[in-house]
Amino acid sequence: MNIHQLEYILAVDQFKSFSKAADYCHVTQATLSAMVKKLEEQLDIVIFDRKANPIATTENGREILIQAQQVVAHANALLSSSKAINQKVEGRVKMGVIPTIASSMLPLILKHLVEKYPLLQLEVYEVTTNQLIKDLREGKLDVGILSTPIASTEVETELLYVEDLCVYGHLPAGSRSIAKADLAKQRMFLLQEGHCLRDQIIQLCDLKKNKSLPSNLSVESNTFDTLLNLVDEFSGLTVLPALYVGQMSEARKSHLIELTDGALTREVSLAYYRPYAKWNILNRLKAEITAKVNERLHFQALS
Amino acid sequence: MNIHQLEYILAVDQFKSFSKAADYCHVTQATLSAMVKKLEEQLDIVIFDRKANPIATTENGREILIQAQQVVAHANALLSSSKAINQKVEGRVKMGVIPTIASSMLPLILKHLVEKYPLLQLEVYEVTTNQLIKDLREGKLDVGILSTPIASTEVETELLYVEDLCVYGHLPAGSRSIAKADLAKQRMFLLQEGHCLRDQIIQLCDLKKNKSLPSNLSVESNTFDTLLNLVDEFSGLTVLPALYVGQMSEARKSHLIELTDGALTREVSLAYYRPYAKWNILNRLKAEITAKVNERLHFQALS
DNA sequence: TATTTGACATAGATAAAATCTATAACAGTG
DNA sequence: CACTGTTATAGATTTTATCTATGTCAAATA
Repeated sequence: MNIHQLEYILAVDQFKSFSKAADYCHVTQATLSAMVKKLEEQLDIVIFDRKANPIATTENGREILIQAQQVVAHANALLSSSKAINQKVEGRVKMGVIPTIASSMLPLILKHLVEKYPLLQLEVYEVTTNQLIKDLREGKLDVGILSTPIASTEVETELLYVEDLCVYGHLPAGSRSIAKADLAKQRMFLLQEGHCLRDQIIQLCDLKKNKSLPSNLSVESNTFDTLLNLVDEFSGLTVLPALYVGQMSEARKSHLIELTDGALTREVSLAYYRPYAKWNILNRLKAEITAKVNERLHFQALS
Repeated sequence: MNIHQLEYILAVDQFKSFSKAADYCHVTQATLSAMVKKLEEQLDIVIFDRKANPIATTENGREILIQAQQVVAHANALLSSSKAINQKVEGRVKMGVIPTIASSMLPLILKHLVEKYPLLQLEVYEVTTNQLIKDLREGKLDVGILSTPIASTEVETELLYVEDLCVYGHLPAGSRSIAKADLAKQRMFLLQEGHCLRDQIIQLCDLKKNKSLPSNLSVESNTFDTLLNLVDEFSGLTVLPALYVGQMSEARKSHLIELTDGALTREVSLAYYRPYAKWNILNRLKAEITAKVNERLHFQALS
């Protein structure tokens, strides 16, 4: 017994004709005939009196048809549900974002998201990359936004966008541009240990250790704001993600330094450990984020 | 989507394990795994979080499972119904019986049937063969009991039993036996036109026309009782079915005449035009009738 | 009463699917 | 780091559904 067979007998009962029922079900009359026969054999119940004109449903057949109605109705309900589920974006989603992305990216998307999906209960946590991966694995977070590549192979990632990294600060003799290779020679200020952007910049610029500072002063910061103040104060350099640069004051933007040989970039990606649990919602989020961010980055590139 | 797939996800949800669910469903783990995956793809909904330990049902999955429960429950209900239907013998059955069978066979079975199947509403009509076939075709009767073979090919028949035909009456010189070929030479009394037994005897005994009787007297009868009185009165012969003979008085039995060369027989069969509409009931009837009649015929043969 | 027609059944071929065995991949555990 | 238990995957096989073509049968028609 299968659902198709039940649909077939419902159609025969409705049209009082095998051939019309076959048309209705988009199969040949031969197929429908064989399937009805098979069902009758399996149930050991003759459902239709083929000699009656028009075809009649037997008494036993009627009882079977009532039940078949139920089965088919519920099967259709299931199918409808599945479609409805795929439409809706609702329920709790716990999202972790690393700080260097959170500060600039979240303002860009959050308002839009909560307005567009009022049933979506979005909970955002700012955590470091390592913590984020741990929380994903433990199920404390549904999704993370971080910078790739990452060491962990357990967590899957999907690229959201590639973001330029901009050099900010003060060069000797008021120069406004520099080659990548020369960055390591400058006094470079970085975020504290634990921020992956720090490690990326060290690798990208091949910085072994920071340029000499007054030895009684260890200068590291947790936020770009503080970092910029330090850079201005001590006349050094730092590297900022493009989205952060986009929201700086015009005064600060004037201290941006051009790279003479290409650009520094980082990848920003969605990360999940259980990619499927809230697959449809996460897919929407992904689409919304890339749309908003690319719109912004494109706008900045023009201005 | 099919019912098996729904059963599979219900089992996984229940056992929180693909392999245990597979055992439960009597399929291999590979099959169950593939089927669950296929269903998830068709619905575009991930039902299980396989990375959770033990396996967890996703939020969307839970909604699907609730519906699946319904579908499977109703499908099982349908299957149960079909079994129940096959057990029960109830409802109206309209049965036509030709007179030469009715008189002797019905008393044998009717009491037993109505007691054994109290929900069976058996309606019995005594009609001639031709009328019976007509009524079957028109749906006025569900089943008939008659003597085969019959000319009609539209009506299907199933042999119930073969009944001996016994010669009764008075031979010259008080002889107690006769050869078949000599029957035609005797004065033979028969039932009226329309009784198929009449035609069968005419054919079996090769009677062209009846032996001379007083020309101002046409002697035919509608019942064996009358016929026997005529036979006794006019000192002729007639032919009676074994079951009728079985219920005759001992006095009458003493006038039975032995055939020296084998026996005359007729077939008694069930006939239907719509063999399937009440198939299970008719099958029961068939079994009950053959059991009772053969029991009786066997008993008579011994005595 | 022969013929045509309309409808369901059947046969054989083909396509689709479910299932199996064997094995890989992978997470958790000692 | 190997071992164990669990799910996924690949490939072969069996089963099932479906199609086309044709048969059968009864009712309508000439």
